Amino acid sequence: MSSSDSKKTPPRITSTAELARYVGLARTTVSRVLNRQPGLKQSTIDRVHHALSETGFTPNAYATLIKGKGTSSIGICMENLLTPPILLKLATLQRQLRSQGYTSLIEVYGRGESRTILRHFLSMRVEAVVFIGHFDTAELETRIRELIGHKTPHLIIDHHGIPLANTVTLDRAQAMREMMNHLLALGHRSFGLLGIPLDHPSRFERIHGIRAALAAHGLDLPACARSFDAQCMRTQDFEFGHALARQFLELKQPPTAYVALNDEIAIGAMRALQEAGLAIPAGASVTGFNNQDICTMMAPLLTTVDQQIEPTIKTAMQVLMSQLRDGMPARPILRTIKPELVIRQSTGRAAR
Amino acid sequence: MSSSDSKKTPPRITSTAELARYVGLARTTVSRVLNRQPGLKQSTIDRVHHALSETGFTPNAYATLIKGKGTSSIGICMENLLTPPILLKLATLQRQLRSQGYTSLIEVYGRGESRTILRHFLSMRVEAVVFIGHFDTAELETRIRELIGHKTPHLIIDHHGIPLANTVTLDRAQAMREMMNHLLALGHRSFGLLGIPLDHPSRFERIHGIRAALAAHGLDLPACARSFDAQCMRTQDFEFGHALARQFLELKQPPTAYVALNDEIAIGAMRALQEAGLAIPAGASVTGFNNQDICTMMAPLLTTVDQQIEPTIKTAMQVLMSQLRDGMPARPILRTIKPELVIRQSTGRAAR
DNA sequence: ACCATTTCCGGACAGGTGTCCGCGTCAAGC
DNA sequence: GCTTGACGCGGACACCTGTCCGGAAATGGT
Repeated sequence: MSSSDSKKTPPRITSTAELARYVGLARTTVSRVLNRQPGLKQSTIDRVHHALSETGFTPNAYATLIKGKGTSSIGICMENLLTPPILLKLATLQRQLRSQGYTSLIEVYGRGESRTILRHFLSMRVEAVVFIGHFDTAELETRIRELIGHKTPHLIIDHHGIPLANTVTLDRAQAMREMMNHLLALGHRSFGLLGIPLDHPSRFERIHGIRAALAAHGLDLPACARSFDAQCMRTQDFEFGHALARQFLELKQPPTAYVALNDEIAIGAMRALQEAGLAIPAGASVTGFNNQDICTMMAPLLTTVDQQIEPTIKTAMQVLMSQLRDGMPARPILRTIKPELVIRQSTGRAAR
Repeated sequence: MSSSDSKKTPPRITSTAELARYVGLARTTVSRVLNRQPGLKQSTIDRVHHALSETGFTPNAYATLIKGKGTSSIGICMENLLTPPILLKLATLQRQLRSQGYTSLIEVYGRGESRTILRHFLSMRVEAVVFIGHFDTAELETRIRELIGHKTPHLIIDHHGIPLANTVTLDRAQAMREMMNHLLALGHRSFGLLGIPLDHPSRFERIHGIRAALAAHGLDLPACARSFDAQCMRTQDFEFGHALARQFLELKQPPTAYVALNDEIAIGAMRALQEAGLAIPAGASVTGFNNQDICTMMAPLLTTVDQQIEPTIKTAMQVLMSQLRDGMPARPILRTIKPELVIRQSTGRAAR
């Protein structure tokens, strides 16, 4: 009826050449329309756009991106997709990257798979690689070396302890120092650590902060703090915290304050204490970590540490963008984020 | 010293041609090594592999995938990355896809962005597109039509109500029926709906199940169930549930049972009720939805509905793989997953 | 030294897109 | 009818890899 000749289903177009044939133009002309080059009649432009929406054709991204330069994609390697804080980081980072015109390639780390994942990223010619979470240090360091060799920008969020890597991480030592100072000020002198082993390398920072705070009060870590965790069984944190607290309650002199690795463990412990007839915080204090939503769903509301995810991702973006703009920095960038202590109802004066 | 001439940093290799020049072989020979073709001396293979690990070169994936056939990638469009159940689905789906040799392209939906996202997927020549979550029905239906036009397989997980789309979804009506039967058997006759408006299209299924269960007992929905939600303010579900419950408590005859849209809302409501001096379940019953980990962190443990995520993703994979194998089905596939009622401690006999 | 076999070279093409450039074509103005 | 633009055509090259194939080279055996 109108300019289009028939209502038959439009043909399946798989290349600009076919599209050009379909609209009766040269392939180069179509290409010029798609790339918004000047010097084209408006009617021609409209003709191509019409055919474009009619057939739903999309230029093959692979052909464009062969050149390697300018894939505008960032590889993101995640420790897992299970805990709320790590996911919040992913979601906000992904959103901000997209607002800057970057596409995210997301891969989830499985033990020993980092090599495969990195190769995949590199074969996709990503412009930078971001690691979010905690990984095996040796393995991650190898990957970082490879990236540096490739002159591909990188960034690690959370994992700390690789000197040559660009890192944005929460100052966990500072967080524990503040938390311990808070508890010490309330009169606590004996502590139960939940999910924080005294000697595990991955918890080094936290222990360091705890030890520093105690030392400032003339106290000794092994003398007044105790940890039961032989290993980190992280399948179900809530059950884990519950079991650990019960273990502490069997002691003749249970601690008056419990410091947990994260909010779930703290909540599990809180429940175990309450089941044993202890009121919180009158009978015992409990602290969490992460400031997840559940903290405000508990009775009593949980005292915890806020990870400051917004500022974290904001500086992460800064570090990333500066690398993409100016190339790799002369020295590794290390940005530590200041945590924020959130005091609620689960901590109070030590009994007696 | 040995075969390698110096310890200088290896050059930056960006193509197989450069690599071939670097090791002193022909480009085709290198290509044959990379693709494991027969008829090559072992020493040559080793030479290439050595240079490969030395320079860290990775063949450009885009050049390989130009041909269009066999990108082995699946586009996944997520409603959001914030709620635990939806993330569990993503994580397990991604894992299973990878075990089948597929790469996932993950994009997060923002209002009105589905068109951009789909075009990106198509330009990347994905072999199928999966939507996970709840979207705008009209917008999603348009996307599905486009995909069908492209003869690209698709699958929707969760969102229900698009007849022409392949869908795997929980039978939410059945879930609500079972839940209501459970509460009715306990003697409850007046219900407060939390986050489940009576007339909102996105909650149609749930309301349908509730109405059916009531009708089977000779009861009328508007007479014995009430919902306060003018709109779904889903920024903070816990606060939302808390506020809703308080609103109900101002009634002269508050309901004896509360049915929440999800676990967070239920927990928020539970807290409001407890703060008002009501014991649960003696004073009022509360039910959640999703069976998240937090359900077992509460006192009392929350009665809820399990989404059966494992079976959901399993059938999703079946539907996906059958499409990838045999092409698009003649008629749209609809698979409903049977929910599982999880009765815990937050529901009990109606007072009086 | 000769021959057969293994192994490698290098030219060629395909795949889809972006871009450059010379050359037609067509319409408008003089 | 001429010139002058404006606009579209289509050939050419580039990007990188996979693959085929004829021929050259090296290897091994006699």
